[in-house]
Amino acid sequence: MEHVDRGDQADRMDRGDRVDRVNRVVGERRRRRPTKSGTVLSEDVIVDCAVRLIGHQGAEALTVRKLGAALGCDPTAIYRYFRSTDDLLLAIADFLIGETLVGYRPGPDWVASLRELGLRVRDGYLRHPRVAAIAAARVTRRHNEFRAVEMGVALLLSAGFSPADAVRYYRAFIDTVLAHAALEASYAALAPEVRSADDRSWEETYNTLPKTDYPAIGTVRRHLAEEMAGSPFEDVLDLVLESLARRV
Amino acid sequence: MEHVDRGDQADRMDRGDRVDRVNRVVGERRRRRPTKSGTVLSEDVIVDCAVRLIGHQGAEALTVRKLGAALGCDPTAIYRYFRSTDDLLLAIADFLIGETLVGYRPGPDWVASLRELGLRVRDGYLRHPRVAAIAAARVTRRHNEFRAVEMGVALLLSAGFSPADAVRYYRAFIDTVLAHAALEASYAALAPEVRSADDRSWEETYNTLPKTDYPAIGTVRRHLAEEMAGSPFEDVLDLVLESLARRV
DNA sequence: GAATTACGTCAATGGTGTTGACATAAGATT
DNA sequence: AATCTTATGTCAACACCATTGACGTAATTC
Repeated sequence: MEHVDRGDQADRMDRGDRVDRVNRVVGERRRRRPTKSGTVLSEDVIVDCAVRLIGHQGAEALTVRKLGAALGCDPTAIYRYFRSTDDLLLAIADFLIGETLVGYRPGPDWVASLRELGLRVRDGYLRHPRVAAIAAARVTRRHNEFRAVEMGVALLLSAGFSPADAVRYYRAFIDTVLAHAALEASYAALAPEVRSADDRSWEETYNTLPKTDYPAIGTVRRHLAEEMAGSPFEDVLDLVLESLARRV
Repeated sequence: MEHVDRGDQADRMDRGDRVDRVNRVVGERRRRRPTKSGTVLSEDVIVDCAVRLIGHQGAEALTVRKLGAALGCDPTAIYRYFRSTDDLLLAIADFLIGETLVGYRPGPDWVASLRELGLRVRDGYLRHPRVAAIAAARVTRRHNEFRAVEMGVALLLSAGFSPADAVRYYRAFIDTVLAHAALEASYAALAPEVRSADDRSWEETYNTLPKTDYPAIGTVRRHLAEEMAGSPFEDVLDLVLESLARRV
């Protein structure tokens, strides 16, 4: 499961004005002194390695020491590229956004376009559930996030919303997508045996609840396992978009 | 970085038959040897103190050392009552869930009732964001959640939905509430300086983006800070409930 | 070829959760 | 009342963690 090509690669080529953590222009070549073990560091290499590390070992494996070991460099070398681990986390989150946007182009139908954007973000998050669990709530202030905001707001403006409403409803939309994606991701990130135990408990525990104490649950009992097993994501997406379409 | 393993909460029990980490019934009196500073420890005392500590000093204050200092005991004394800090967090989460539903009674208006349920869950989570950020990740399928499911499904049934739809839309509703609450909570659980930096970014970073590259962002620029700063929770709640009311 | 400096390395600081040994007082047993 | 058990508070220690500052050294520049 390698994601060799980064989602933002195409975008990063065409601009010479990207600025790194110390406001130095990155367009110029950096001194790439090889580490003791021979690897050559860069922001991309570090982010890629971090994503793979998290995907393989879990979110708690994202420490400068372990990352340094995985990179084959001294842990503190990472601080030459990222101010702090939080800064690194934002870069990882932006990487994730970039990956979900690869190949996405909004169409003329703004509802359908937003719907696809939502589904894409969710798919991207589920592809890296453990990364998503820790990155979903952050504002990355990075290029790929700018792109996503730009596209979303443009769609709502094209729908006819006022600038104020376009921002407001973009926020409502994107937070809903991110929140559900994060919830699903954190669930997917659980250990398999825990997850299946949770699934079974919906069938088992809820089916054994006394009907006298829980009459409503008793009434819908037959549908619980079926409806609770899947994901409500698409339902929610449609519910929100449906209301938005009526409010325009 | 936080360790987020342990899916087993089988040891969390309801009041009567609560069992501690060495499977001893708590109902009987324990040896309550006073600490050096005179305070007498118990699970409840520790949980109460931890909740107050989080509320007063912020999210990062919940460390065994600080909690020990607040309790007036050696930090490691806490391990006599809780296997780990994660175990302690689950105990706090249990306390929190109970708190959320206290005094809630569904009324005749099912939309208004669901709305209040949603707001209550969110308020409860935001009151203790760090706990919520962890608790919402793993859905706790226990007594208080049964109560919430029963009330929610009953409301949707009373609205006229079929049993299958009542379950389906309850899931969509409650997941939306939980997901947004968790998102807000994990954001609120960030370090204060990180959070305010995220907030400022909407004014600062996004306002300086070139209008040629980001025309839509340029158009809505004046509204960004205002609309992105607050929470979209109530908007989303209303959007979802609005669609539900139309589908009944 | 010399000068500059970016960046990889190392050592050190002060935080964290957690464990095991130990002492002692609370409660049980007599 | 005396004795025994053992629960539990304390202490020291361990293994981590993020982050900082000093220091060479090699890569780029001039």
